[in-house]
Amino acid sequence: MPDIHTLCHPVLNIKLIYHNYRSVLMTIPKEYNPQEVEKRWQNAWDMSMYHFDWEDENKPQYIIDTPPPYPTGNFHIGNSLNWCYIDFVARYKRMQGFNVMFPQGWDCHGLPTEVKVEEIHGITKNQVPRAEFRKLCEELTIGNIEKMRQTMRMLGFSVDWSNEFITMKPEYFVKTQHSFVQMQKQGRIYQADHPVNWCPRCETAIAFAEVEYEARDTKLNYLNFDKVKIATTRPELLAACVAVAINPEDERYKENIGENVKVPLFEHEVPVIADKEVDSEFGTGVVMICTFGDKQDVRWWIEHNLPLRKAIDRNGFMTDIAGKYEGMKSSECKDAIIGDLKEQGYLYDQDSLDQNVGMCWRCNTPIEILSERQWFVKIENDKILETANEINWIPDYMKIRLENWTNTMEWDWCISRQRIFATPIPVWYCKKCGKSLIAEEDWLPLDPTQTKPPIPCECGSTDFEAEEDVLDTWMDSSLTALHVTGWLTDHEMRSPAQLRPQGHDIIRTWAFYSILRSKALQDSKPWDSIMINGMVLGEDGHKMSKSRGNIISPEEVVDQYSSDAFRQWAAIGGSTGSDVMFRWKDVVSGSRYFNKMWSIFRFSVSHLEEVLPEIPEVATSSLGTVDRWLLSKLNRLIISVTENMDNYQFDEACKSIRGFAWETLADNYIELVKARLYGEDETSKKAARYTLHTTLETLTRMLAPFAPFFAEEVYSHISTGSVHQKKWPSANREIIDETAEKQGEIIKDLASSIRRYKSDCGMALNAPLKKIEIYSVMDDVTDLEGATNSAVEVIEGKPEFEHVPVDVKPNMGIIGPKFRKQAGSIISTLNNMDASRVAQMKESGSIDIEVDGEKISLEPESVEIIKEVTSAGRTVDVLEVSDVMAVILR
RNA sequence: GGGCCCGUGGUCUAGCCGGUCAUGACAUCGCCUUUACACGGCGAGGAUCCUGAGUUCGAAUCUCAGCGGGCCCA
Repeated sequence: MPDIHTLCHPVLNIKLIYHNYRSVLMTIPKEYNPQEVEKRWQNAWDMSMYHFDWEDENKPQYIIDTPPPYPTGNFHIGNSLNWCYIDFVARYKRMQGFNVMFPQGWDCHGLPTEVKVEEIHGITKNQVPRAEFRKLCEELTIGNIEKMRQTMRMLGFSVDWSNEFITMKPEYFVKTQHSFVQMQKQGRIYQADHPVNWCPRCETAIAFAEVEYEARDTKLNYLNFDKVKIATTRPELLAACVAVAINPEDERYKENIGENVKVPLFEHEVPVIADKEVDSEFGTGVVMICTFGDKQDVRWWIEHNLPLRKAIDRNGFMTDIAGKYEGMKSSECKDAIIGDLKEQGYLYDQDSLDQNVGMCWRCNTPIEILSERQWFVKIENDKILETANEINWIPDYMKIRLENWTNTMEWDWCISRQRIFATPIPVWYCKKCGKSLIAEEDWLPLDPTQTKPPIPCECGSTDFEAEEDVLDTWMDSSLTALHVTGWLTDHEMRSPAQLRPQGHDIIRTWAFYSILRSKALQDSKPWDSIMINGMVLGEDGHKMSKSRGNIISPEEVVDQYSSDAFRQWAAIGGSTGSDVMFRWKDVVSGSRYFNKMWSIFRFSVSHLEEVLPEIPEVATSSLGTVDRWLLSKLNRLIISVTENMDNYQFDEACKSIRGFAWETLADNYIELVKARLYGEDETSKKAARYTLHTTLETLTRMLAPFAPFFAEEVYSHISTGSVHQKKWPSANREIIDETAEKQGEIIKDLASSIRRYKSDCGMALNAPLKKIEIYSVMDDVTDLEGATNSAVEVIEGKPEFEHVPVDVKPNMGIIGPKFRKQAGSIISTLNNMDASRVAQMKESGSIDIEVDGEKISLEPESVEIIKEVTSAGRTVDVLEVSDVMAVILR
């Protein structure tokens, strides 16, 4: 690759042709052209500068456990917000001297891709061999990944592509299989018959995390059993009824406890049991327990050791125990049973009822709870909570979400899925004795449906049946923290990672499972910190969704404005963790800021051209007051922005950089020093140039994490090398100079009030005044003279004008705590007094007043006297800026 | 039904470990083409700080209740 800095250094080339500053103004375009600049740097950058160095032992590591998005082919605005945050951190940490890894992963496995493949090829997964179906999924995924990579490059993310991982590839899923085998050996993974959430459409078990709830209007059916009346929303499960329950406190049914009742239509007998969880107020106070209508049924089923009656099969059809309803869909069965119940007089009433129905997150089909033989991961709540406490949560309140979720976990994590495109479970079953054979780690990776085990079963048989179930995708993605820190590689293990960035919507899944797995496999926390980003809301204040039609793609924002402007929105749109609304006006103001900054840069370079890229140091002693004022404020800015970045407050950081550049630098400093820059005095000109260059260079470096393209473009004109390989500015506390700040502030305020004065008088802004008298101690008024285009005389002492006290402003900070209950009356007394009398007493050292018949002495600091100045008859105007008087002679 | 976050000029937002002029941006209005920028500069107007009660000398800020919005879940 050619050296981009010789290619892209217009200033050096220009110098050969032009010799005055105007040349720069003519060569550097007046308007910043992000479309051209961003494309140019995208092509020019050598991305290897972002690679993590596994060999480096000196620099502290900063490994980011980047979320692996699902390769839908569409890197949406929510991803983009998340990645902007990551990129701000990654670039900042690199500049701070960390060995940063910003890897990129892809969480490929799962149902959506299978569904898409079926749709594209017009097939169902069972119509083609497993291996072929998997191949089709892989092909679709690879194409989608490439589309998403394009968007990521466009947005300027400093991804370390040398550490990319793709979970469907054997080199990744082999780790999932290792983790399965290891945790199985530890006893943390087991196989059991247990009720699971089941999607009859997808024909697979799903985890609680994959269940979504939707409000539905259903009917509560009142039924006559032979001895009791019950109310149920699931009459189609009558065949699966295993008991009826009542509250032991319920007087109405006390005598029924322990009896058997007959289930209508099916005629089997079930016991009447007592359980205090039964709500006597609901329905008839008697509830039918089925296997399984809902989660509560499962709890009762376990607690009361009830039998299992499966009425619904894996496809959602009624089983043989449903008698004449066998083979019906559960919804058809419901209608049929209700009809029969009515006909035979069992159904005596119906109410409508709002009910939340569990749905499959993917296909929106109501889920069933079925008892099936599945693989489970044991959940150890205490360990997870303990580990969560070792992690720094940003913002801290997001930890509560994990705690709440963890504390409500009742079942273990069901990890087996009856699908194809996922990590195979490396297990076979002996056809002869039925024993299961778990793969040894050194056989991995493997797909048991494609390979036979290399050893026979303990019983001697070599006739095996493969486990066809596959693993939950979260089994892959919950390993990313281990993967990126070097688990099962030749590199030394570098866990924990430093940062996990992710959205708050997947705290209960990705964060939860990752902590569980890290703890189980490495006995450590996965990361030092977790940074939670909010969701992106549309301009209407609602979450972006297709149905609302409020979706904005990153591409359309970049097309209309720029990547850097888009990133400004991400930085400034809201504080880390809070949901942020997408707002075009944020993008617009971001893009205006680059124009302003560009103009600042263009102006500066026009004065710096002769000396760039090397700027000679200037001794502090030869700097003017205003120079020292600016540099002092610049160093304060460095301190606050650094602090903001360390606290992941990107909005604060970005806002203060913007504010400094726009107000302090452009509106104030540049306006004040123009006279020097255009003037003849070489010393003071040098000082202004030095200050200007230092400030511009520093601002550019601080802007680099936020606006990588813009910063690089500016930096290429004012220095050498890539700004992204420079150090983050460090503050020099010696430059922070309170005296210079105060004086500079006065000069700035005087200049602007004189500007306002001229404007009020209808004068041109550059019109000279006869003289400006400043009553204060001030050693350097060069810039004030320059900015006002008038002679300035500094006079010690007070002007011969009268200050007339007009108002008394009590200082509550002093009076309040000291006088407590009396404070109120003191204030009203002071306010009713003559201001000049109070002023007199303040001068004399003690303010003696009478409040409610009591004499009270106030310290002089207790009040502030508001004065007005009269010009005592002279034909002059007086301006006052924070205790400094300026007299203007026209 | 539970948890979390939030309710501040027309819109969005800062402040919210209490102190009497509530920050800024966008929008609105007025003035200004001064050799970086009119995608700019200077200035102006505009707020029951959701409602009610409480704590306090004093509340946007703390407490409680209510109303409203958002998100995550059952």
